[in-house]
Amino acid sequence: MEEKKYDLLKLENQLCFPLYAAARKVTSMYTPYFRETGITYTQYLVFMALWEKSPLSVRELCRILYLDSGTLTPLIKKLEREGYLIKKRDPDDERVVVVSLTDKGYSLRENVADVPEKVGGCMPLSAEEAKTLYRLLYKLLEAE
Amino acid sequence: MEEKKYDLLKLENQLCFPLYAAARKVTSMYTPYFRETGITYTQYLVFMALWEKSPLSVRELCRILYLDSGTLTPLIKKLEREGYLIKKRDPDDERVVVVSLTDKGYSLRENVADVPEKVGGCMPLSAEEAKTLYRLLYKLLEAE
DNA sequence: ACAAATTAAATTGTATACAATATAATCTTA
DNA sequence: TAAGATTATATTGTATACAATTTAATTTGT
Repeated sequence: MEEKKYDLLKLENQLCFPLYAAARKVTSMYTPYFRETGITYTQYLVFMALWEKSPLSVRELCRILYLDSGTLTPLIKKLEREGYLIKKRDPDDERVVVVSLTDKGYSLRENVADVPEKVGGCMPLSAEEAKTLYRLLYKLLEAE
Repeated sequence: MEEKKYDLLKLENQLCFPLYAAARKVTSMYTPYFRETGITYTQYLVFMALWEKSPLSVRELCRILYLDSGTLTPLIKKLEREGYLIKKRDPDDERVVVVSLTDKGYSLRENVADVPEKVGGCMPLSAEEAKTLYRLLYKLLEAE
């Protein structure tokens, strides 16, 4: 009986651990495909958000990617230095910084267009399982 | 037709993104409960592995937690400085470093024994859904 | 209108992650 | 058995993450 006192503290009984480990594993599956472009996974997320909706404020990027300004501010600064995007203050609200892709930023999309398919091909889940996983993750993510 | 060229590059069409974001969200749900003990989520994982199986070599810890020595070596060094564990070379193979919990390391378990239940209670998934998610994550994790 | 509250970014400090490399010990094999 | 390959950690360098705080701009309440 007393044996069960710490059962929930076993790695195998926790949901958070495979979630954390699987996320890192899948992220790392992208890395080799980014080699030639030189971008990272997090930068790739920022580009995906901007390819769809540039321009975006830093705040909107934070909300979309579930990241905070402490993470995105330096990342955006680096991408600006590298010429992928530009930052501008919103004239209507000087607190807001608006991020827009440059031509170089847009053209990067061509180089990674086939990456999702390549990585998806390595994913050891059926289409049905992937769909279920997707649904459960968003349920987790959008709660509260 | 041409519209679909970049469809897979949309955040909403990717499995990796909600995986990455949900993992960070769930991890952050633990943080408030670690406040009083001063440990972090990654340190908590190391403790969970050791509470179950101390002593463990660094290599075994890396394998169990899916982390590399670049992450664990400094983390273990810090926990040793703080008195939670000790490191010793294996006399039979001087390459191997064996990590053992101290009394202080073991006693920490009492302080966090109720954390999994508390966090689990905030999880917006049914028992059935959690089970499905768990299974799919391990399928991802253990592939190859 | 104007002080207080709120908001958007940026900054600071700490803690991961991991690729790549280095180092030392052990194993392999010709 | 001795050189070469392999293995276990450690180190270096770069890039996140995020809590907490700061700064500047805007909004709110009276």
